[in-house]
Amino acid sequence: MDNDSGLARRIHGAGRRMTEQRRVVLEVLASVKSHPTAAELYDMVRRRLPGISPGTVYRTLKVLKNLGYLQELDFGATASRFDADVADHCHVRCDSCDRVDDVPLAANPRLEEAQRILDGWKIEGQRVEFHGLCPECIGAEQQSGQKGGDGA
Amino acid sequence: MDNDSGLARRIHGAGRRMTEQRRVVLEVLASVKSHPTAAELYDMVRRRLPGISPGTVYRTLKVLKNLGYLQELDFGATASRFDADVADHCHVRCDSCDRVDDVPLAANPRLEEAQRILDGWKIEGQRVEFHGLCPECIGAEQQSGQKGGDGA
DNA sequence: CTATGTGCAAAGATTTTGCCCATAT
DNA sequence: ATATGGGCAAAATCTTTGCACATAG
Repeated sequence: MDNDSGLARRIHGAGRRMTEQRRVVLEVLASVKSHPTAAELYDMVRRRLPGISPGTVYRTLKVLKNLGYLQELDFGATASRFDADVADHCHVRCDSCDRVDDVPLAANPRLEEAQRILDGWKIEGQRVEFHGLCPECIGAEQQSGQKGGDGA
Repeated sequence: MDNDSGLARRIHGAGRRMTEQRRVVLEVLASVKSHPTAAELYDMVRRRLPGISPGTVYRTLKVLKNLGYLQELDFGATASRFDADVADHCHVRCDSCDRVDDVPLAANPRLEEAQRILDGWKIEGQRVEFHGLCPECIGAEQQSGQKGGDGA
């Protein structure tokens, strides 16, 4: 295809190799409108690359995500977090240390707007999560001169 | 212990028992401003109830969440999902079948607003996720007469 | 040629579940 | 008394990692 010309260039530019596995993973992900999990993606990719391993898919997804070629929903969440405050508010997650804080800002329900678009759905709520670097991690980064490449 | 009067009543009203484990889990969660994972919560709760088991904490969290006493961040995410579309858009997740669709609606960056509030943080982005019931699950629910109690 | 990536398999981490006993109601 | 919940431990998932070999550049 031709939509990987830029991809190959940028992967190379980032000091990474453009392998068939990576190209196919991205092609397959881009070809579906569902939002597959890594396991689902592994099954899909395996049809084209029977020998690929799950570990490669996970590693590839991480690489492509860091390069900005895809986004991970539920970003950074290896485990669910809980909040006894059920009032309408947002959260911030630190990309580096994974800490989660409250944001005293209503989710500003655009529920009606979404409901109008999502014909046939019954929308019950929404969640808004910001992400970035927390004060502590900003300090730590500046002191140790890290550039924030791969996150935590 | 009088701050659980309403809790006990409502848990009872939902046909559920008010046990010490459940009360302590909620009290501990409500007493911290962090947003602990189930494992972290288990450690905290264990200081007060040395005999509690992880399974109980997980089950309790699910019950309390269904009763609306707490919210789960990264809700319903047992596995990460990926999206090759990195443009600014939102997602909807079905509470019942876990399917995730795109919502052609910009996240409407209130990033500046959040950045103003979150002094010291460096906000990089945000994520907006709606949730509810998808058309298929609404149909299935009506046909089988389910009341949507515990979700899928 | 050499740094990087892959396959494989084992290890980690998180969450769920079955079974039997305990207990709230 | 009895339905519901808890403890325990095994299992099911999901994800990461070390190592030896393969390969893109």
